[in-house]
Amino acid sequence: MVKSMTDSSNQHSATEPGATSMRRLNTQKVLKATWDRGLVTASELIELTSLTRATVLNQAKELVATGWLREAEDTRAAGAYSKGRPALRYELDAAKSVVAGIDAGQHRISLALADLRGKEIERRSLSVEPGACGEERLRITEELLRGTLEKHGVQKLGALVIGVPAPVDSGGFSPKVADGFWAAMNPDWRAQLAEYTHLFSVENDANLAAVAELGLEESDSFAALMVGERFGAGVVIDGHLLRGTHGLAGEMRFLSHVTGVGDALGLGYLAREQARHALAGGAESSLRRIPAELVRAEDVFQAAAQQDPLALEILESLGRRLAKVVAVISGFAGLQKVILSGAMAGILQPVIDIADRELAREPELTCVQLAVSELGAEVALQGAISRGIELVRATAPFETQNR
Amino acid sequence: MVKSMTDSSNQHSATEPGATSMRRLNTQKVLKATWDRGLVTASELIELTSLTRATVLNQAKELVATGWLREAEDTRAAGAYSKGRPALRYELDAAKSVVAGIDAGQHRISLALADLRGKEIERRSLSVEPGACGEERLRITEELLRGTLEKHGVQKLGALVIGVPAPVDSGGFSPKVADGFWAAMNPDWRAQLAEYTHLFSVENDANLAAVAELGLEESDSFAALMVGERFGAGVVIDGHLLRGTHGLAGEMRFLSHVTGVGDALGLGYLAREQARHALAGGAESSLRRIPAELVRAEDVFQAAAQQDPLALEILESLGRRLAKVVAVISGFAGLQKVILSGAMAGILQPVIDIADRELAREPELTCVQLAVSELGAEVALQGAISRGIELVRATAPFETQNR
DNA sequence: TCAGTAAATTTAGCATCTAAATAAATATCC
DNA sequence: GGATATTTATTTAGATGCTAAATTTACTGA
Repeated sequence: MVKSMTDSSNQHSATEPGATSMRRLNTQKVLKATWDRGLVTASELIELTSLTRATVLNQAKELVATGWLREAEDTRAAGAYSKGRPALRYELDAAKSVVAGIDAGQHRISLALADLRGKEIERRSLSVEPGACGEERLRITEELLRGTLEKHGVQKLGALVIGVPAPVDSGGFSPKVADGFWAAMNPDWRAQLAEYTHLFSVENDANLAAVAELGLEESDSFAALMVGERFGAGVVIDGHLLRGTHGLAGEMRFLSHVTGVGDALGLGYLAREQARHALAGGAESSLRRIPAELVRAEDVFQAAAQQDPLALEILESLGRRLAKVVAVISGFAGLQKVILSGAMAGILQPVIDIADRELAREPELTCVQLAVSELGAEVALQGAISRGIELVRATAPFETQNR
Repeated sequence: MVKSMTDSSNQHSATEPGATSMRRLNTQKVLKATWDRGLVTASELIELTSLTRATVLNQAKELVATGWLREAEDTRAAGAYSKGRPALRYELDAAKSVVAGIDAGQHRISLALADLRGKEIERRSLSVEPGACGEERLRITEELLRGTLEKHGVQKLGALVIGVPAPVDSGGFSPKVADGFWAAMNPDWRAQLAEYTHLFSVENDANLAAVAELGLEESDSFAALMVGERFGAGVVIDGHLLRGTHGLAGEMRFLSHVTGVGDALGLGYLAREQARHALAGGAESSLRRIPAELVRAEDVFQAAAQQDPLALEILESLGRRLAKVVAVISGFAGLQKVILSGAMAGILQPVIDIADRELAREPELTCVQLAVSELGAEVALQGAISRGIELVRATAPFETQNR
């Protein structure tokens, strides 16, 4: 019989030896275990991954070769050792493992440096003029970043994530709108800062806050609500962070249609402005001791704590406003919880109490819980770090292929 | 040296031979290709999966053994054959491959039978008293289902999905609320119908409509808005269908807080009731020729097409209402598109035109597109079928493991 | 009946895993 | 200090499931 060479042509040669895909799975297991644990012996990896010793050591060797892991043969040095042959130990490679998060707020730009397990290395911040233009913000931010990296001898970051008070689409851009506020808050960060990092991302600050909360929350449908100068929400539903077209999910301009609300101005802004306005109008209040132009939101809350009538009245209106906002967003999105975030969160409890009272008047409509973030004023920063770690993680060998 | 039997104990015996995971991947490839294509020869599978012939035949053999595929050696019978050894052909096993979708609406209960590739086998429906209780609905539905299954000789369904006009949580339950409407719409389907199917699911009807649209839409952030008796939305953001706590995502009760709207009553309901009310109040209109209690929404739209002033006035108010609703939900969720669904969708264009005009007055607030569903009055039914297929698919060998 | 063709089947080789046996590095006890 | 126990690394054998190539089978058509 004649040799049929046609046959081989229909065997449709595949690109690679097939077994690679399993290989990837196991590489991942080992890397992930090391990531979660920090510093592990091969034996611990065997325990954690349910793989054979041979496999674990093989994968680890390869991960060391690719630069993901580092060998650290100090079994003795670390006290936790008794008898027998000293164990090999592995940890994440330090060079890959520094990420930075930046919260580029309207009044202040903050930066945090952390390792891939989320341990913070440094945090610092600078004030900005609230009206500063995009270029000015770029300049200050770069200064802040360069200084910090130099101090710690970091050549290049694993990832850099920037949070801004503007909607951001999946490409990092904000919608172009007449007033130019969003444009000033979200200038071309990439052009200025890309050289400092391997991976780069711009995100909405409320979304970053939501990411941070996601790490703590047991509920999987909630919003992180920024309530300072303007309302803004990072919305997580069924465990997914929503982005929406042009990044507009969680934008609050629709509040113009809500009865008794009318705009997206934040509780901090209103506390301050209502107080100033009332004082200018001659209202009686203990706040009079402060010059009207210098009254801050905090002062109003403090005065309310002292039973000052004007301050109490203001808080009452804020509470009603908050209740409305929460009722609408939780009603539509099916939120279990709304977490108040941002710089003011710490002092908001009195307003929450009022809002709770209001919400209780329509029990059919709302089964949502109101809470204050436990992550402090700089939630967004923490979210940025988390997101940065996530970004690095996504570049880990083959991980994306299995999503 | 002494034989160390202790060693084997630290090898932490893994459960299975490791190569299975890749096996799974390839099994999946073959199954998926067959699913998508319908009836394939091994050679086609080689082409589609980029696997070797040996592998494909092996996997196919196994899938036949597990009951997923069926061999169909009619290469000759099907005309498309020329020379050479006749090819083996495979297709999905028919026994596994019938799914049913039911749209259990307030006025009508519809049913569709389809195969796993979505090809409809039969569709039928029955009317119900709008006020019928849960038991009555169960009875009618079972009758409808049993009859259809008997006719086609189907013993047991691969999956059965029921759409109801009520929020449904991931367990299939609706929140318990005083008025009992949701309870009547979502009785204990499972107890009554589980015997007819392997997989069972209850879903909100608007969510099912959204699932159906998801198959056609190029946008990945949109809502399917039901506008008949009450508003209700199935919301897809970033390609994910939202459910929310207790299935409340897309619930419209929050409309009570929206200026100029005030409740979640649908366009169909309002067209009808406003017309009846106006006629009862003595308004002048061509609708007078119909007894007030028999005026339907359709009549109002028809009259408006004839320039009847009362009807035009009603449509104007509906258009403004729709614009409000759309502005709020798209504003908060970042929707690119809102698709009007349900029985009335076909005649709504005049209302959409008015809504578009209203939306254009605030271009900064809204960049959302309004459209009518192209899937006809029974979108939910189609969504139910899709969902059913998805459910069966999820039980396919190992597919879930790689998500 | 005998090429010709297209497909299935068999075979060899390879990669990567587990499991088991063996070797190495250290601690402890005498 | 040397034997022994202990812990770990390394090597080896066996299994699985893939690709690639060779071989066999089943049919068509002149």
